Amino acid sequence: MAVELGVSISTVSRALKNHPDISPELTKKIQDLASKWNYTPNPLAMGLLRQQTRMIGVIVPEINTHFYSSIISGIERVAKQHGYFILIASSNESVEKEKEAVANFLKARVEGLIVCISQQTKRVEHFENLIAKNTPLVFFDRICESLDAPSVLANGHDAAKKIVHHFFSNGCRRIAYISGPKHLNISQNREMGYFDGLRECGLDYRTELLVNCNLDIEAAKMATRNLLHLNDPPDAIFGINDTVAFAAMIEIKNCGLKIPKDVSVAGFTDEFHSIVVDPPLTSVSHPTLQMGEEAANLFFDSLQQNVAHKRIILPIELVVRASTLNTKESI
Amino acid sequence: MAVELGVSISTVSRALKNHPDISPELTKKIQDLASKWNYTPNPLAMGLLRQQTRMIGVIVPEINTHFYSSIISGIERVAKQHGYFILIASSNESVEKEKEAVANFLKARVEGLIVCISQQTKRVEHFENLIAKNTPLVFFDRICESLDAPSVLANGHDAAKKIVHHFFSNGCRRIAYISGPKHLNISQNREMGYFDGLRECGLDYRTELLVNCNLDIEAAKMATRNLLHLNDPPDAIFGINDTVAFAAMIEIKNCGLKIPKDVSVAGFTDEFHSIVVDPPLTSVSHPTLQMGEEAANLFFDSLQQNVAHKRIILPIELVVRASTLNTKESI
DNA sequence: TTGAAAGCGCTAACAG
DNA sequence: CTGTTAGCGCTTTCAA
Repeated sequence: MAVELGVSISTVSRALKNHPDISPELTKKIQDLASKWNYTPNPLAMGLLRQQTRMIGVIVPEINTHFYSSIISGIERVAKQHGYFILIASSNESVEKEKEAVANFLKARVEGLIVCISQQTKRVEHFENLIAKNTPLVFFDRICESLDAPSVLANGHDAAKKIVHHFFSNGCRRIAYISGPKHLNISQNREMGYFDGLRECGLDYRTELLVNCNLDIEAAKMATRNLLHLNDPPDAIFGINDTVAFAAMIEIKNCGLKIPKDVSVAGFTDEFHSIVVDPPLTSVSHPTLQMGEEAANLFFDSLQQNVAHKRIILPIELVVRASTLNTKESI
Repeated sequence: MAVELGVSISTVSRALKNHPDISPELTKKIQDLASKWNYTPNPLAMGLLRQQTRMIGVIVPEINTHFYSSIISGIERVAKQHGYFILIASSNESVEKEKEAVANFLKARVEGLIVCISQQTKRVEHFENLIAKNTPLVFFDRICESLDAPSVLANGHDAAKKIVHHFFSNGCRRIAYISGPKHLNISQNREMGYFDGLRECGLDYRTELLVNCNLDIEAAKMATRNLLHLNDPPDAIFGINDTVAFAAMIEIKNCGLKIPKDVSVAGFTDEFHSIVVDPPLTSVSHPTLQMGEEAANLFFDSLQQNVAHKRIILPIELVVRASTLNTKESI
C-alpha cells in the first residue's frame, strides 16, 4: 500500500475514489502514485468484503460450434460493459456434466448463471435449487418451461411455418421435418410451426415425415437416410438446426440425389456456413449475437431484481438461397 | 460457520481437511454437517489468503470460429482437471483490445495468460511486462518470436510443403499461396514450406502467386479475384486457414470456374467444415483440441516454474478430398 | 486434542 | 480533513 509514502491506509482508499473529504492536493498525489505503480484494487479483497465476485457462469451444450460460440461472444460483450467476467463450461449434452458445472460454478461463487440446457436434461432440480436460493438464472434457446426464469428464444414457430410455406410455394408437397428430442422446447415450437404451416398450405400431416432425432451428425444422417428410403420419400427436408441441415445435405448427396431438384433443404443456420455449403442453404437466420446480448441483459436485470421474469422471443428471417429454389414437377 | 453447533472455528477448518490432530468422531460429525449444509470453502477468502485465484486468462482473436472455440475447449478441459477456471476475452484482431484484455485480466488477478496474438500485433510490450513480472504466459498458433515464452504450434511448414507436393502430383504447375500478414509466424512458416515444396518439385517461385492478405473473408475474396485475373492464373490455391480457403472457394465459383477442374483448392481446416463444403476440401488437419490441451499443460508447467520454455510443434496430416483430385491437362 | 489470534487487501462506520 | 478499527471467510502459527 501507498501508506509508506504519505499517510494512512484509509486516506489512500478514499483518495482513490475521489472522496470529497480528502484535500484535492493529497488526492492528486495519491492518485498519481497509484497510477505510477499501476495499482489496481484487489478484487478478491473487494469480493470478500462485498460478497460478490463479478463473475457469471455460462453453460452451453458445446463450446465449439458457431452457434454457441457467437452467443458467448454476445454475452461476453455486455458482461464486459458491466465489468463482469464470464466463466464457461460445456455440458457436452450430458445432464451429469451440466449438474457438475452448476456445482462448480456455485463453489466458485459466481453471481448467477446463464444457461442453455443439455439435450438430455429433463429433470431440473439443479436449477430449481438456484431459483429457491434466489440466484439469478437466465435460459437461452433451450429452456425449462416448468421453471419461472427469464429466457431468450428465437421464434422457432414462425421459422418453421415460413419454411413450410416457402417449400410449398416452390412446389414441394411432401415436406419432412427432422426435429430434436421431443422434450426440448425448440423441438416443440418448430413442430407447432411445422403443423401450422402444413395446415395453412392445405397439406396433410404425415407421421412418417416428422422424425425426432438426437442433435448430432450421425443421428441426423441416419434420420435422413430413413426418410429417403420411404416408399413415398419427401421432396423437402427442414432441419431443426445447422448440424441437422448439413448432415441431411451430406446424406442426400451420398444417396445420389440432387439438391434442390430431388430434395429441397432448409434449416436454421448462420450466414457464413449457409453460403459456403453447396448449394447455398436456404435458412432462417439465427440471431446468435443478439441472443447472447439479450440473455446477458436479462441477467443484469435479475441481478437488480427489478423486473418480472421476461421471455424474449427474437424475430427470425427467412433467407432464400439455392437449396430450395426450384420448380418441382408437381406444380 | 458450523461453530454454532459444536466447537470453534479452527477446529472446523481442520476437521474439513482431515487434520490428524482432530478426533475421528468430531471430524466425522463436522464433515457430515458440512455436507448437509453443502458447505464449500469460499474461494475468495482462500484466494486472498494464498494470493491465488485459480483463474487463467485466455485471449483469442475471435471466439466464434470453430478453430478458436475448439482450442478453448481443449484449454478448458485441462484447466478443469487442475481445478482452474478460464476467463476468455477476444481481441477481435485488434492490438488495442488485446492490450485492454491483458490489463483487465491483470486487474482480475488471473494467475497467468494463454494467448493467440491478434493479426495486428507487432509491438509486444504488453507481453514483455508480463514476462518481466514472471507471470506465466503461453502462446499458441500465432506467437511472438521475439519473446522467450512457451508455445504450441501446428507444423505449418510441413503442411504447406505437403500440399504443394500433393498439388504437383495432381498435375498443378501454377500453385498459388494466399498467406496472412507477413509479420505473423504462421504466415512465415507456411511460406517457407511453400518455397521448399516448390523447390523440391522443381517449380519456380513466381512472385505474383504469393499474396499476403488480412485474415478475413473479404480480403481473401479480393486476393482470390486478383489471382484469377492474372494473365497466367494459378491452377491451384492453398489458403493459409479455413476462412481464406472457403473465401477462395466461393470466389472461384463466382468466377464461373470449376473446382478442381480449373483450380484446385486446399487449406488448413477442420474435418466437419471440409466435408460440408462442395466439393469436399482437401486440407491439413488442424489439431485444435490438442493444441488447447498442450497450451494448458505448458501453462501449468510454467506455473510450477519447473521447466525451460518449450516450443511444441504439433504434427499435421494431409487429408485428401475432392477439391484437389484431378488430372490436369498439363500432365 | 482444541482454541485464540493474526493476517490476506480492502472499505466504511466511528472517532478525532 | 484524516486516522483507527472492525470485519468479509479462511488458514495457520502459537498457546493451552
